[in-house]
Amino acid sequence: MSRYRTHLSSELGPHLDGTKVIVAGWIHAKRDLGGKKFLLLRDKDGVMQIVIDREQKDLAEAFYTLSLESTISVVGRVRADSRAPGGFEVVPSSIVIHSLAKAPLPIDVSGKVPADIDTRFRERVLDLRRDEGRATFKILSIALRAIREELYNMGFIEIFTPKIVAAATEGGAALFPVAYFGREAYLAQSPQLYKELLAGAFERVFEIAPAWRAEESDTPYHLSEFISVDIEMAFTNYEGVMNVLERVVARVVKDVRELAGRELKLLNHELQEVKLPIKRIKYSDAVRVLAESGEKIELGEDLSTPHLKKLSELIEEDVYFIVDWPDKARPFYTMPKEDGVFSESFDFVWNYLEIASGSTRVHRKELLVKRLEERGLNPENFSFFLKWFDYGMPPHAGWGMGLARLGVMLTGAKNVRELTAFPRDKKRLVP
RNA sequence: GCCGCGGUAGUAUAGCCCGGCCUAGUAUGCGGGCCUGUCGAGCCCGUGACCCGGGUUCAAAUCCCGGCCGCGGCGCCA
Repeated sequence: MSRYRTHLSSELGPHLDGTKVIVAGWIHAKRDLGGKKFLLLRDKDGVMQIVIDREQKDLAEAFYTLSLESTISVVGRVRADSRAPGGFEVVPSSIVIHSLAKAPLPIDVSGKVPADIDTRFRERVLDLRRDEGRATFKILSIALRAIREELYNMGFIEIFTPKIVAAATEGGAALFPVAYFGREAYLAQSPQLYKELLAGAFERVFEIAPAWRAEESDTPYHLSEFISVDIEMAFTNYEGVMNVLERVVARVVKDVRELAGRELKLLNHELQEVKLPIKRIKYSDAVRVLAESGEKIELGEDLSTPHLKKLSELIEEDVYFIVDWPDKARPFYTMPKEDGVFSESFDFVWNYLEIASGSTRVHRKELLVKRLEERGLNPENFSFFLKWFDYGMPPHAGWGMGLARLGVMLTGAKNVRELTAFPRDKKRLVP
């Protein structure tokens, strides 16, 4: 056929009564009442009803042939009818079958029968056709667009850093090795060092790209491959980039609330408006508040998930920054405070989930070398990075944000995998 | 990696504690039938399952041991 469709379901309505249309999609449901047969045809925007009368022998035959999730195009006319969902239906003159789906389906797409998360990811493409899947990824896409627009508005440009790297950028997290023409190479765990170098050329840069970590982490909030939203900004400090972050987050939430009300309702998620400025709580105050509430915690310790859960209850905030982390707990490129104990750093937290973290970066070479050595790292391995600090590196700061984690905040999902089409973790390499 | 819970038709579940009445129930899907307005359509008939191995017992889906797999919590992870 020369044309698969003339209209999407969202473009149809009773007002098009009598109009000849071609619609296309998946068989969402079939209802056979004998004399009347109803096909529910689903496309990216919704579901529309096709009515077949007993007298239409060819169409009735097609009706019986079609299995759930088969793809078809329907040539027909719109008919306004108050009995039909949405007040209209399509009366077909012909049905073209593009692809017949095998039956029974491995999972129920229509949403009547639930499936375990493991089953759902095994059958991910069918799973994504469900209302929840389409709603989730629509929201995530709105978020991505909002992030980009807001950053562009603030004068950032979008850049790309290499994903095959020679050395661990920061020590710590484990890396996936790559066979690289006989040399030792790895998948990048973070764009950190390269985005700093690019801020040294363009001042304001951002990147939205995958990063890889070969960690043992087995939680609903960790993946081996994840999308990281990173910015780096020259001539500012961590306060400056926190302001950028909260503006981005507020804009994302605003857009999602405005453009995806239907999807939020479907996901049964109440996304609260983000009011600026977002609360900043010092790490040392957070520890003190927790200790006073009876939590076992000492200054210098990282905050665990249970700690963060407790903290958000205690301070009665859904979203907040924890600022001025102990310097020891932060990577070499983080700027220490003058006291030498704390650092110009922050985490952005939603409830108990760390969504982003950032800091002022060290822009003086001597200090970087010293900090590498203090952490037992060899500065020579970082010469590709350090070299440029001899040629006018501006003071700068930046942050990195887990896109799927932001998505958890936006959708209320219980697992970052829900925000990942084909998640990669310790157990999953396919699909 | 540790702790907890679990593994029953394509999918989701009941049954397990207290072994026999399980010829393993239900929903959905699938096959067939009835019905001219369904909208989670309805009604009737049919179809299809106890993770693997060992043990206890007259008898194991059910109890015990081992393994594999999954989920949750924690850990690890700037």
